[in-house]
Amino acid sequence: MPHPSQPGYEPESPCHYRRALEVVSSKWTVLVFYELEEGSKRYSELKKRIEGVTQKMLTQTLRQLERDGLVKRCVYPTVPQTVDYTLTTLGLTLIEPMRILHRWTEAHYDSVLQARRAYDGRLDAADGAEPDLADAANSDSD
Amino acid sequence: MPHPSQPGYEPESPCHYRRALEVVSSKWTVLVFYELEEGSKRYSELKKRIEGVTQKMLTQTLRQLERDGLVKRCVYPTVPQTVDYTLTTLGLTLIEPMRILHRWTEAHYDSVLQARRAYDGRLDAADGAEPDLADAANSDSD
DNA sequence: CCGGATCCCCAGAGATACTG
DNA sequence: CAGTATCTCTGGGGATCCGG
Repeated sequence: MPHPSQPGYEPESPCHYRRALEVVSSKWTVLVFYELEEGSKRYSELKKRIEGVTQKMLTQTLRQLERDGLVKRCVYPTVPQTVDYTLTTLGLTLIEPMRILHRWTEAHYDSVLQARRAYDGRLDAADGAEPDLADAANSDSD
Repeated sequence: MPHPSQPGYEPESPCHYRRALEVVSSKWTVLVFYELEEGSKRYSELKKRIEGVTQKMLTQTLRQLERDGLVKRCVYPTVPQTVDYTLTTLGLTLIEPMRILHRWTEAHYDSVLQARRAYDGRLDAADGAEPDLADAANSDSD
């Protein structure tokens, strides 16, 4: 539990939860998880498969996951050094929650995009000209 | 890549999922959700209950949630303006996934903290045990 | 009461070069 | 191969003032 000595801390406050969200919410963490879900991967393999990640970010992400006990790092003293990464048992427990969030995405992300278009459209309309009443059939499902 | 309009993002890549994560992962979004889960709240009420949030951040967060169709904003033309916010039906569908992540937190966050201490401890030990290098023991903890 | 507009600052992400 | 080190620079977030 978070320290009650913290100022502004409320027992009900989800700041604890928010910090946990940071574990999964960072940009590359999710992508790394997706790769490691399939099994151990080497650093170069991850680098190759995760489009657009820099060494710095990949290393940083992996270090954080290692520190959090979600990923295990193994170094093999081969001639050109070899390192591979694996999800720990703790890391595996996060897969299901992530899947659920993923499923939410697939089920509702279209609605989010649609809501955005509607919202932006409303803004544009209001911006361009301000009629007393919008005559457009507003498909506001809520 | 974070931005939708940015070139070089693939529709099939989990970046789609990542973008969806952004919907919930931002610092204040979760806290707003926690408040609205209990029912409609007014702006000032949210501001008062969410410790440490600035007007800018609160407004920004609410705007984004509104744009994403997760929150409904209602303005009442009372003498001092009154505005309140409510979760939409779409917003309500997100509660369950968030709860599951929350539950993961409660079940495993101790393990994460423990892993961190172990990791940091190992680093300190490795630092101290290396006499050839700097023996200045800088005990910097989390 | 609600929130837009503005200035400022610094953590963090990218790029590049170097090392064990 | 698998990182570390350093530099730069952007933009997210805080603070403050102002407007509806």
